[in-house]
Amino acid sequence: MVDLRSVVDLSRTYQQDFYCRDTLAVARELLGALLCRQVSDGRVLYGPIVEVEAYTQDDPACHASRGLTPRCRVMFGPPGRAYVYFIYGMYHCLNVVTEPEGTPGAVLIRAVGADGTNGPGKLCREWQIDWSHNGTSLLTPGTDLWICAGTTVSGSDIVCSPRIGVSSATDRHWRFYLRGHPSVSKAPQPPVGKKRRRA
DNA sequence: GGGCCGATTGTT
DNA sequence: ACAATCGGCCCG
Repeated sequence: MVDLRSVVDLSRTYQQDFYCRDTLAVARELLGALLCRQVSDGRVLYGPIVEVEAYTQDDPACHASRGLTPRCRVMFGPPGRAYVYFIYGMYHCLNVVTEPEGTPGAVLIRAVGADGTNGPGKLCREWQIDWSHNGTSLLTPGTDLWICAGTTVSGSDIVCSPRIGVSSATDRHWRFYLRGHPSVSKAPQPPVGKKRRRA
């Protein structure tokens, strides 16, 4: 039996000051951090975060861009909590809340370096993350869900791109991922062989 | 109350 | 290219 403490340094669980910052900075620094989840039977699942996306108040793609609604309420609350939403009638997605209370912001966790955890919908399905986690704190190690500092990631290993499935603000390259990691989503292929209209 | 759309995924 | 599947949000 592996002692979890030999793999995950619980004392390095990120606290509110880590999340209470610029969303883009938090997004980049979450790469390599260990997402940890204790499921209902007591098993602890964990893995390094390898793909994230940032969403901020002034961003048209952000749920909070048109003000506070029941769904996005926790994005306006204290940093360091989970923001979970339901999408396409079948998937939950996990975000971490950033920025000072009153300023909405979040980082979508798109993939973790563990089996079956590529893609935000599959991650939540595999790790049993759902509505019950919306608004819960990420600051207490050994509870439901928490995040520990992991291995330091070099800036040259981080790739930026437009966000997946977002049709607006495509000039904001706010998706960050670890170069070459197998769990990272494959970006949708641009149309090929399409005839270009001649002038 | 109606209707449309979506921070996805897997199949055709 | 599209279906599955349903909550959120805007409009009236």
